[in-house]
Amino acid sequence: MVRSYKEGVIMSISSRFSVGVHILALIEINKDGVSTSEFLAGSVNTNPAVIRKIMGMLKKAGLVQVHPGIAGAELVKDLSEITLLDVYKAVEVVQEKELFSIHDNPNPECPVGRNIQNTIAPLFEIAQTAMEKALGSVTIEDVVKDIIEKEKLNH
Amino acid sequence: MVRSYKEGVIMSISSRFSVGVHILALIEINKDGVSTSEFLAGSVNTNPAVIRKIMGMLKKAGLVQVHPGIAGAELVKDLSEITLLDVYKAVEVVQEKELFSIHDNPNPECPVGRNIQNTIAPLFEIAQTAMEKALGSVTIEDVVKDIIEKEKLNH
DNA sequence: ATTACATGTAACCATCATAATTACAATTGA
DNA sequence: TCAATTGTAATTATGATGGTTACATGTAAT
Repeated sequence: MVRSYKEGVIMSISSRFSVGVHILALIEINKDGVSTSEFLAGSVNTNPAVIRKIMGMLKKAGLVQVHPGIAGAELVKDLSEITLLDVYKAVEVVQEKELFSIHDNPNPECPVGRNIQNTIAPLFEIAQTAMEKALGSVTIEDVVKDIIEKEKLNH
Repeated sequence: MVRSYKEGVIMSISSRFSVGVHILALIEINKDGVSTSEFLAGSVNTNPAVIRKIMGMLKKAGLVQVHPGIAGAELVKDLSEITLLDVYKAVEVVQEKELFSIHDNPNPECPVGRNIQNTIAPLFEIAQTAMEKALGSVTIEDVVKDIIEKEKLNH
């Protein structure tokens, strides 16, 4: 069978991350209402089970409070104390030191083969850390404020 | 049927990148010899066709010279003028502005849903750029020197 | 206690990126 | 012409992702 799919589509970091940010921002903006998984799913446009799974990760990371049987989720920390990095770590979209994969089993008989992994790993780690540092400098408060700002602009 | 696979293994950037760096470093270190796809494959420990494919990308990016029918590859630029970022771009492991994926079709009826993409995109872009900038500050020369250094240490 | 409704979680699936592999056409030099 | 090599397409196995269904568990209200 012929499998057709878009050319040049390349792996990127799971949308679980952007959904996590969406969820937190929405819980805040809907703080006077009840943020059930169904409500959140309606905004994200996905299945409530997907939301509950991500919510479980945010809960485990201490970012939200949710209770079995009780409708709704609440933020645990202050908005200004939750960075994008916190969410990124919470939803486990990238493993520690493993944003980049390095080919395994290079030839130990070759000077390059037997050193390439140890040479490259710290360089990749520096790059990954630079990215994560950038995520650490933005808070959910920034995100919420920007959303409110954009809402105002469209009257 | 039960499918068993390792828990918690998460997508990361294709090893085409690390293989590309490996190839360039090896062409340099083997500059007095002939770097055929088979030779390179032997060091990377993969199939020559995989090497030829990556080589095609490095060639397209103007980093190496290869000719059909003629054995061997050569570097086009000076070692110190090829950065990891050049290789990363050449092998197309991440698309422009798309290191992170953002969930699509959020609900336009919701204030968060209709703004989240535009709010998040530039933040993700800043993080991606920070990572790429770090890659831009390391050259293949640095990599080769480090490999030689490591070789000396193990006398 | 029963009922209604939520959350927590497991199982399963369709989609499709990755890298390996095979095969072969095209190109070159001897 | 022949042998070797590159270029490239087709095929495959593996497994990550996100959607979906199903249901057990937990809570509150009547």
